[in-house]
Amino acid sequence: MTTADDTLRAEAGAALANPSAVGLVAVIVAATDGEPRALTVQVPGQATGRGDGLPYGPLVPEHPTLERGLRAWVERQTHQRLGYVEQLYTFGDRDRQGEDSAGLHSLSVAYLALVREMRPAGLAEASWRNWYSYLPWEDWRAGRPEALAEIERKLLAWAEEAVDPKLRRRREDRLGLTFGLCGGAWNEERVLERYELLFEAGLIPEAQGQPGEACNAEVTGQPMAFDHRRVLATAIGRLRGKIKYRPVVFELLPPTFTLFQLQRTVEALSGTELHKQNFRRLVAQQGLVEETENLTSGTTGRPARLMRFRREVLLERPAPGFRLTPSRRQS
Amino acid sequence: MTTADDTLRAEAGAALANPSAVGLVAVIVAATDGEPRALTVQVPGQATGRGDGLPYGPLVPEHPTLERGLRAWVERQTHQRLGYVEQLYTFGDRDRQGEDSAGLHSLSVAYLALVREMRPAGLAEASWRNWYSYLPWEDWRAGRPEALAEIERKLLAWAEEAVDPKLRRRREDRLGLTFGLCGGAWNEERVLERYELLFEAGLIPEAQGQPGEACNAEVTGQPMAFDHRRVLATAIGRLRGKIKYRPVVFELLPPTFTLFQLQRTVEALSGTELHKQNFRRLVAQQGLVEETENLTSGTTGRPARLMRFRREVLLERPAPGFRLTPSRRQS
DNA sequence: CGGCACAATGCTCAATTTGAGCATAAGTGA
DNA sequence: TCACTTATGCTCAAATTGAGCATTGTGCCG
Repeated sequence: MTTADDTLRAEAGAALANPSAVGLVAVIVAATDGEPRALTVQVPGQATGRGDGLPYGPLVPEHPTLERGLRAWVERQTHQRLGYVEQLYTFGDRDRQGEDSAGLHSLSVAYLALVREMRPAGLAEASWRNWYSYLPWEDWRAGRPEALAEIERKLLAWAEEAVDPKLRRRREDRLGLTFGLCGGAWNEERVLERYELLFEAGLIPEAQGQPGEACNAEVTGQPMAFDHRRVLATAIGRLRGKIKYRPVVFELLPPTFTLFQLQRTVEALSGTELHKQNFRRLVAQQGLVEETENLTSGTTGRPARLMRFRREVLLERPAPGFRLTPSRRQS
Repeated sequence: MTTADDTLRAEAGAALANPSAVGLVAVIVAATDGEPRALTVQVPGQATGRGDGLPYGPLVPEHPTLERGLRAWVERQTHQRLGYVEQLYTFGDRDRQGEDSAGLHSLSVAYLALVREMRPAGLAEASWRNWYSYLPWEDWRAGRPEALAEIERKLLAWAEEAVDPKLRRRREDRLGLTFGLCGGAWNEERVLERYELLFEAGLIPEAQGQPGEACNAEVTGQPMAFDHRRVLATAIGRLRGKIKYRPVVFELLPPTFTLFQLQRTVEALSGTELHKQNFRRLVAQQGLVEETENLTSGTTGRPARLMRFRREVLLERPAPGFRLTPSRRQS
């Protein structure tokens, strides 16, 4: 038997002998007019990779850090400057990575970026898209999305399909857990799990090798190049979780804003509606914002006070954020 | 100007032309006798990489997914089977990655694993270590750790050191935010931020190029090979956050356990003490556990009821976990 | 100009959820 | 039997939630 010592020595060599192709992908999010948007580019090309995609590029040795590399790529590809950036996840499944580059492993390190204003997207090939056009079942702001009716039907059929009763049981459990079927509750953070489930059930056309399965974009959403929809789903889930305990929403808002704009933005991200009065009470008592002396004007209804994010809270409070208080509309 | 189309085509080639060396690292956690432990191996060798380290190995093309690759490596290197595994973070700073492999970028994809029982660690070179021996300032279970007194002194000195008043101000803010100095509060989740701050302040010997700085292991903790202490810090921070909203602690406990064991485990991970009665009330009303018909025996004090984790809650409740209720001991 | 529709804000109230402790029960070892 | 230790039950006041009602400014429309 080899010792750990030998093993480790051998490994150091193996790392250099087995290099991988590493890509950087960005989910760049903005929220204007109360709609959540992601910056997309047009991916030219072959089978799996075509149509809408996320900005991406390879990691090259010139980049001192992954994040710097990402910023460089995005700014060059979309002419969009990035502010807040956080690492999302590293994807590396061989069978999900689109192109199979001759035995080379190819990884994608995905990042989430939040930008304040949305510029008209430098290049014609880059444009802002409402993220719910890719994942329509995630938008519960106007009540239960219609798409869910058909999705449910197909998912239940998929569960039935399993002959092994244990497998069927497991599928049903997952349906309950992720889609709130079979007595479960809808949890807005489980975006990725829902996408993966649909993928496995063959309802996502990106799942190559799957039978065509009349995939209606109205119902199962617009496809994306490569595995980018999965990356998008990861980003949304992460962001929905994060706004609850970190004041990241403000990265999406202009320097001054009304409480209602703030609420609309939170709702856009979380895909739910909130109780207005309680929302403002929460924000107020958390001391996240302070009043300016200005009011809005020219809008219908009573003018609202303009507020400003209190950057100091980043220092004061340990982990300020929002706890969401859904209104009854939920189910 | 090139079009996005051209740019993307060029990039696809660049990815293959600029491969990277990818490594997998694991933070394998267990908690026995109310102490949090990580599995470490002895790293032989040169300057930056020697001494205690985390199990690691290169990603090779045979691995179908990153996670599978990791499992394979760990089982081969430490003879420890893994249960719960989650991806932590991908590290890729060129100047922090120890060995500079001839222009190749080298990344480490880090994973967090939780294991139930701790086997005596297959190989002599692998052993379980209390994770607070590497980060002593993180253990507040017996009140404010002594090490903090000296750390504070040095950190304040470091802040003073800045000539530019703006820089000094920024450093002080960070001290408040991470270490709770200058009027801030201690947040047990900011493990990584604290480590990084110490690193920048030159109190961590792994920061090569830094002046020796009498780094007393009693105070600033035992060093690790490469950047592994940073990986460990990341893992602890993530786990401390996660136990609050997901029932992952049970991955560390035997099939049946007492409420007090459960509490001790949570305390070990979070590094704080909890209020006993309230803790049990919380656990009870969340329905996370159910009674068995057995009691403990042979221990001092009144025997406790043995409990069992209710796996069903994974399906029922949207996101069950613990909200920690610290006892007054905190400051 | 008076009335309407529509937001913004202020405030109330009951139902829960926390945070802290006191009191009792049930073993072990001397 | 006593002293000690840990497990459990229960209480109580303070703080936080969840739902709504009421009032106040504004632009718009006859």
